[in-house]
Order: sequence, then structure tokens, then C-alpha cells
Amino acid sequence: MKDDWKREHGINKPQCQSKMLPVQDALEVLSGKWKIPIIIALIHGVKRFSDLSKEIPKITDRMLSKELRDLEMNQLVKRTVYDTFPVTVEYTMTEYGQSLKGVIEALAEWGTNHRKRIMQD
Amino acid sequence: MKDDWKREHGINKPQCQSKMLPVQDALEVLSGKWKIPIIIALIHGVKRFSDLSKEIPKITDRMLSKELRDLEMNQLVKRTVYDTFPVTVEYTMTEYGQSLKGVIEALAEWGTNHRKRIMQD
DNA sequence: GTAAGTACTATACTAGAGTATAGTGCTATA
DNA sequence: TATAGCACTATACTCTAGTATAGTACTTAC
Repeated sequence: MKDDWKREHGINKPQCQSKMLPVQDALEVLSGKWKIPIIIALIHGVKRFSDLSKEIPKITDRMLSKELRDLEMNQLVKRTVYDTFPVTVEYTMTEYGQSLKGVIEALAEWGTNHRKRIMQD
Repeated sequence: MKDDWKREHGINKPQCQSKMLPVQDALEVLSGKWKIPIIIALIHGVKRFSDLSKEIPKITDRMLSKELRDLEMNQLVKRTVYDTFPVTVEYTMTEYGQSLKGVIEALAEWGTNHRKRIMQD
């Protein structure tokens, strides 16, 4: 590989190679306005589409649908369809999805502290 | 406070009150395309504007300037102006900024693992 | 006096994330 | 037969993050 190419892709520096891409991967999974609210809602139990819609203020059906699809593609959320009258669909965090708990915990802790710090000025 | 108001602002559920806002606060600090690259560059040492510009591929001056201002406002980065010929400006992570290391570590670890998992399907 | 180096700022544009609003397909009850 | 409830999808719009490109202010060396 040419050095130019490496520079282009930001992998010429060891630290970039080892940290930057992974962090951006993780942030992409959590990206957008609604993923965190959805994840937090689902961490506390199985929910149906309409439950989530009620529980998350202001989210539109379109966004809820799209974000759930994203989370499902990343294997964080499982979608189960029941063949009942008005079809019901349940969303659950997968076992793998639970692995986000640690990350979210770290973010929550830092965020709490940061808000205190910034507010007091 | 009215229950309606609480529902509107998503703080009627205990879990929202305790986790959602802090996590979003933290993510906002790291938000955007360029903050992580800048932070990672600065974690490895003091850098000048032009250093960062060279080290972070494709970032425009405008974005670099804006993101550095954001990071400075959040007290993560310190800006020092030296009264030299062509004025030089140095950017450093503050002591407080170093506190992000843990969060970034957690994100990097999860991101690495996630990439493996998603790729192998 | 003009060219060059540093650290920006200004203006205009583009693309993608998010919003608003309405409509679909299914069926069981009234 | 019509209405209601669920889980979406379609279309069109808006708004903001990011890009592209150019220009500024300062000063020193040639």
C-alpha cells in the first residue's frame, strides 16, 4: 500500500489504526436522535411497537421503524412476529445487545459528571 | 410539574430520568464526524492548528476550527496563543479532557468486538 | 513592496437526518 | 357492512451538519 493511500485513510499513525475506527464504529451503532431512547426502553423489558411509540415522546412511526431496523441489523434487537389478530410484534434486546450495558454505563457516568461541571460555571 | 410535561420530556420513567439524558449529554460532546479524530490526535500530544490539519485527512479548516471551539467550550481542550511571528496556537487536552480516556477505551473495545461480529456473517 | 507562512473567517452550496401527514393490509367484533 | 386497532410504508418537505472555495490579518524576510 502506498503511503499516500494510508494517509488518505488516516491509518498512517498507529493510534488511528488502533482506536479511531473502532470508536467510530461504536458511535455509529448508537448514532442518531432515537437509538439511545429505544435501547434504554428495551433494556428494561420486551416492548411492542406501540409501547415504544408511547414511551418515547415525539418519535414518529417512521423513525421508530427505521431505527428498530438498524438495531436489528446490528443484532442488538430481536423482532418477533406473533400470528395473532391485529398482528403483534415484540422487540427484545438480544443477549449480544446486553453487551452495550457497559458502554452505556460508562457514557452515563461521564455524562452525569460533565453536566455538573459545565453547569456550575 | 404536570404529568403531561414529564411525559413530553421523557422523564416520567425512572430509567429515562437516570440514564437517557446523561448518555445523550456524553454523546453530544463526542458528536459529529471530526471530534474523535481530533481528541485522539490531541491525546498523543500538544498540536498546532496546522499539525492537526495535516494529521487528520480531509478535514477542512472551517470544521477543524469549529470542532476545536466546541471542545474548548466543553473544557476538554485548552488553546494557547503564542506571541511569535506568524502567530502560533497550541492545542492541548486538559486534565479534565483526559477523563474521556476511559469512555473512549470502552467504546473502542466494544467497537472492535462489534466489527468482528458483524463482518463474519 | 511583494511574497510567504500561520491561523483562522465568510459565503454559498449539498446531502442526509429527521419531521409531518396520510395511507396500507389484515381481521374480529358491533 | 363498517369500524377499530396494530404495525407499519409512502411521499414530500425542512433543517442542519458538513463541504468547497476564497479571502483576511499579521509580520518578517527578500
